[in-house]
Amino acid sequence: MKILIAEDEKALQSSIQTYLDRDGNVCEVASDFYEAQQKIALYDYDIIVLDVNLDTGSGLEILRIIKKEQKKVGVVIISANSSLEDKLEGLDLGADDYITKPFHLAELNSRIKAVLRRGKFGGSDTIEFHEIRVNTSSRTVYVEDKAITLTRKEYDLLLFFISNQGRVLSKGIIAEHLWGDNSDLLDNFDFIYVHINNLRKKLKGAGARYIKTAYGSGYKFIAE
Amino acid sequence: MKILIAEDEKALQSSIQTYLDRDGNVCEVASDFYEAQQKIALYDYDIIVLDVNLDTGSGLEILRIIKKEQKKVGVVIISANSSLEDKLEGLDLGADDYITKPFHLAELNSRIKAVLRRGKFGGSDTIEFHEIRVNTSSRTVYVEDKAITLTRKEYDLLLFFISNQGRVLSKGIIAEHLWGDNSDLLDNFDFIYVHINNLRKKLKGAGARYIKTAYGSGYKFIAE
DNA sequence: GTAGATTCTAAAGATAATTTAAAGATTTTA
DNA sequence: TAAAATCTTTAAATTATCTTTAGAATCTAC
Repeated sequence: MKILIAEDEKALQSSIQTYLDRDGNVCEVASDFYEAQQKIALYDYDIIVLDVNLDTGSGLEILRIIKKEQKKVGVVIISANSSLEDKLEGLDLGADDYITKPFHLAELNSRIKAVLRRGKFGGSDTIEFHEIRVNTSSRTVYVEDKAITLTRKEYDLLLFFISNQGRVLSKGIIAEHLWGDNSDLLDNFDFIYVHINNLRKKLKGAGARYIKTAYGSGYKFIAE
Repeated sequence: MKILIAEDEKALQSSIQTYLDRDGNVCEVASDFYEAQQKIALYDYDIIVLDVNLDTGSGLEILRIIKKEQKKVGVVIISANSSLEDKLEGLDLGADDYITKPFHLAELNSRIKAVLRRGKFGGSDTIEFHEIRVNTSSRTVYVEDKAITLTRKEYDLLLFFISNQGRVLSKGIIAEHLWGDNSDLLDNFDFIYVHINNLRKKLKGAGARYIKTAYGSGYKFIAE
């Protein structure tokens, strides 16, 4: 997921970024009002983590801009102030969730995930990528509206690809996400080739079209 | 990227090295305080992975040396101790991130990547040099907004050039960064000519414009 | 506990990248 | 200016990485 972190406190900014990056997101940061405004105008984000106490301008002002421009983006507000009015004002203006300093990064992360589930996929549990559609609650996958049957590894791999689209994923990173713990100990990741091959076959044309080989560095899931 | 692993536990040392190597980095190792100190004095690294519990001397001492000598290098500390004071002391002394044993290698790797991005290129995953644009997460390179395909060596070489722009880079230095340790065993660096040539061709006009030959001493990446 | 599905291993074949080699061009040195 | 050193360029040899298949090992559901 592509996330903008609008936060002026450098230490917090970088620890949020580190945490969210590690979770497979693509983060950018903005340290002040103008930078945030600019980046929002230029790029599309899935989520904006917005500190409403940005020093050079009100974070709430950014929220107004987003909503005025009809941007379809989830907004999670960070505030130092836990007063109820603040909270209501933020949510009223269209924020999707609200978190008060200090907080655990894991909590911020799970709220982001919840916002994404609720908002991005229209409250539904469907993820789409061109002709591929995934229903996350029933774990069914459709290619051009025809259901295909994926094994657990193939399904996990597909979701990992879709949620990291555009990024080159090394075999090590893939192994870490799909096999966890003991993947460190593995001395070869050759079996990933087999899963890639199987997933490509099951996705038919879409597999070849979207799962690109980055020779020597990994795989990339991308359209075109 | 060129990475020094200062870790005395042999098993961990070698698994870190294997993992980071496989991810396309060039790693060297130091097993004790003196070896680390020596290598840091002699070579330039992009990242030092530093175990603060090195047996023959405090790892934090090395951190002090690095900072005293103004070395521009990212430091990721490994510690067996997760106490807050330890962590703060490390970060206070100038470490860029901190990780507690035991950890997943992929996690260490993504922290290293985050440190590199934050430090060198201001947090963004896009590096620009005139009409050349590199997206480090998708590993794509654009020349005048048209994507070009680079092999791993060409990509590494380009990034090495961009991050050392203006400096004359000898073939020895280039070899050391792209081929690592055993590069000093090589008796000729002629293959670098080939990679330079290939990269220049793929960068089209920009290649000729920016990769300047410094006859007898190396190459320099610069826009006149 | 067994049958069937899934995952992993192994290996051959295909493809792509890297290095070697060598001929020709350019720059420096004497 | 001629010789020596260094660099450019191309093609071929070598090596690395990826694809694909088949079957063995493992897991799962009944």
